[in-house]
Amino acid sequence: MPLHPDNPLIVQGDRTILLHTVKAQIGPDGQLVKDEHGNPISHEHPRYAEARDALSAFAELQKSPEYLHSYRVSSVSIWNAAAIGLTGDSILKTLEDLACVPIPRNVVVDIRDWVARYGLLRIERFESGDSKMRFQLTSGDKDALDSVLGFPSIAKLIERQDDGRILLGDLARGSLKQALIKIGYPVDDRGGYTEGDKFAIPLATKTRDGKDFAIRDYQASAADAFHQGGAVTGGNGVIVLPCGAGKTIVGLAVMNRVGAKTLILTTNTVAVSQWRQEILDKTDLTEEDVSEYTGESKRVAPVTISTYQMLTWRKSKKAEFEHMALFSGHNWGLVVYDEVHLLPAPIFRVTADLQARRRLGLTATLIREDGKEDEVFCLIGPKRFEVPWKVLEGRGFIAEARCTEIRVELEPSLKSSYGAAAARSKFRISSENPAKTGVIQNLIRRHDTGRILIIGQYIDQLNALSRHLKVPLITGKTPNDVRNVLYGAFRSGEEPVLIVSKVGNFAVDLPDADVLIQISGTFGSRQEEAQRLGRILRPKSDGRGASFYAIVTHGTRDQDFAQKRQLFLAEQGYSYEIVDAQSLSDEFDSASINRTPDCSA
DNA sequence: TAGACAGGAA
DNA sequence: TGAAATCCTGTCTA
Repeated sequence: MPLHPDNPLIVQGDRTILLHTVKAQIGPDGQLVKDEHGNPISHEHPRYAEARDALSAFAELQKSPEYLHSYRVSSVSIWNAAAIGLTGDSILKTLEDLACVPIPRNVVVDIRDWVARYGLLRIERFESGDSKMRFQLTSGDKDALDSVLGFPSIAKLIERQDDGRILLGDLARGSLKQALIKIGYPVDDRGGYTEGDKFAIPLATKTRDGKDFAIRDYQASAADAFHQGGAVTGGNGVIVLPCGAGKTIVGLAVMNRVGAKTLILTTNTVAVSQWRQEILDKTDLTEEDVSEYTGESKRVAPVTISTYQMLTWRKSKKAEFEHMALFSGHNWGLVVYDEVHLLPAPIFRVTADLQARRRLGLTATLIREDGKEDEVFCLIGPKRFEVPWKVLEGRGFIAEARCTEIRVELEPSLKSSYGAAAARSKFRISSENPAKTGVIQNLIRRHDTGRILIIGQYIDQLNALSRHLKVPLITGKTPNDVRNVLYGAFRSGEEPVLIVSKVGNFAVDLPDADVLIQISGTFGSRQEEAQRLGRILRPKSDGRGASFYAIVTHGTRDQDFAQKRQLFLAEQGYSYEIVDAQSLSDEFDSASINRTPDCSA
């Protein structure tokens, strides 16, 4: 392959991919063009956006400093690509087309091998007299089959017949898939589904308050993608949509098509009642048809909504799970997993036994901080459909957002205690840096017409800020009625600024805002950052953009983790403008000088 | 019989 | 890496 020095990609032998975001400007003399300070002038690389979008289909972003982003391809990222039909050839062609140097041989081999592994082994239905052994493991590649059967973890789950068939029972189906993916073989499960009890779920054409209701094109495409392949290869998998893009509606569209009794699982009770409201609002089902199964009421209806915690509750560590019967004791035709990136481990275990039911996972990001993406992949299914955030932004379904990282120096009085602190407390000290307060005040002045949410992680820090700014604070301890009063005041504009703790990550009923100021976050949680940005992305009536500020302490652990948190959004095409606190406060000093003439002159 | 609250779990 | 929030159940009070 010839060299293409103008291309933005470098693929390295360790399976990382480097992407140039900018390109230096070269003058007619062949020299770098420099600005008045002698710094080379650069601008966004002309193929950066194209490369970023192409990579998102099969690689994961790892680091996104200013000029050079690094990605990595892994087995799971390649299998997800294979599941939506990308071939080894098409992936390699994309890389070759964008790379400036040849692709290392071993990476070419790895990618081809991984793609080839996908679907090499299959689970198929096997009708026989023996009702227990209803599936068989097959492969066109006998060597592959023999080699996996050499693993005791695999051998114990199957039964070899004299005629060479490899049979398995209902309950082994999920465990086998888990065991196989651990040794690098993602199975194509064509075992089909138990249909479940039929139950028609007609979509409404008007919502309860009389507005026209229609599914958006991308929501319909997502539902199509879920079903593609029919009863053999369709009917399970994950749909990835940004916050505010209408994941519930996709759920409704899928329920409508499956037309069977449905179990919906969510992360909290507010989400449970929100799902119920949406279903009643946008389908023709009655109150009787849709029930909540929570601590408050345990009614089971054709459409039942519950929480993960409900199912995984038990009296003590050693006791039985008491509510798992909700899962297995009813003839569900579809199970919907909301926020599938948060799925707790015990739910994986029961889901493994539930491979005969149709399964839909919904999420804004497939990233799990615990690295169990492979479990989601094999037990729920591959990623079937994804809409990038920037695409919805371009179409006006979510607001345009500007992200800014503001770096502030550690307060001088804390410098010595920071230096002396143990590694683990350094993060907290730098996160709680009191010097952040001044920056917040400046930001509130800059956005004096918008609704501003301040979100942080430490209650002490938030309390102090609340007293200092005389702004109300909502934490987990705030009773629900107080929360609602404050939400109401914020919506009406009576309280233009609200401080929230981690409740802001989950509270579904938190009002929309125009500006979000993040003063501390959970270590390096990428999905938390995404969730928080989602808070301000609801389109504004006047088409105005949203602003997201992350305030971090310069040169500390706080800054290290902030960088990690930004990864997911960087992958989605958001870039953080980095400014220092001083230039922000200069902006205000000069602004106030301009407004009030200097009297002494 | 509703509600408030404590305690355990992950 | 650690703090905070959540949920469920059981018990106590009015």
